[in-house]
Amino acid sequence: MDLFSTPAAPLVDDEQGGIRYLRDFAGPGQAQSWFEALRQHTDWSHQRRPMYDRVVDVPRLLASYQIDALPPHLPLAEMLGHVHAQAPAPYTTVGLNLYRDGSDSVAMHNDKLHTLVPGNPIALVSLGHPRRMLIRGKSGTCHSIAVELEPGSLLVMSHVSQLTHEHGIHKTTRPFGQRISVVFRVRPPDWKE
DNA sequence: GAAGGTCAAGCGCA
DNA sequence: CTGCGCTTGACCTT
Repeated sequence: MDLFSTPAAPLVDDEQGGIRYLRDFAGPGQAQSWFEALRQHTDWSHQRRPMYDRVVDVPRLLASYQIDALPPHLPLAEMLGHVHAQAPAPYTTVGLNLYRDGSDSVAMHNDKLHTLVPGNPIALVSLGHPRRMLIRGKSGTCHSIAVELEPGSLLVMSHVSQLTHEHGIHKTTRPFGQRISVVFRVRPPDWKE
């Protein structure tokens, strides 16, 4: 897969817009200032999971907010405005992930459909150090698509693409700086975080 | 309520 | 050196 293909061409196509990568969603200065603000002022939380006979840290830091209760000291409302211009939807929550270095990751997965309102996209803004995301179809030929998620880029994934494809960010032993992803979603009315 | 999927780290092997 | 596939278990979804 060509990593530098035209941003306008969907990586995956379907009747809801597929998966689109917009590299120049925000300028470098904008992306840098968002990154700094979020990294320093977000109330990051740490989760732990059982693994064999011990409990291990989930390999990334997490935070989430309701759109109607965004902390004023974070640039999330401004970011939401930009997202609305590119991928309009009645977003209700924003989730943040901080990948501290190359050993932070997410396993291949798809977003849980029952936590999303059908027909609405998921909008993922990347900040900080670029990381490579792998996208893989769940049926038939399992060829993977690699996307370099650059700072200031926006990845828009349709609702149905969560049915047909899974995505993840692999660990690497090579040195990597910090990356933050900011994910806007449309949750059902009764959604509890 | 039972069954099946998720998702984490480390090891062995190619 | 690098990347993969396999493993267990608590919790979640079907």
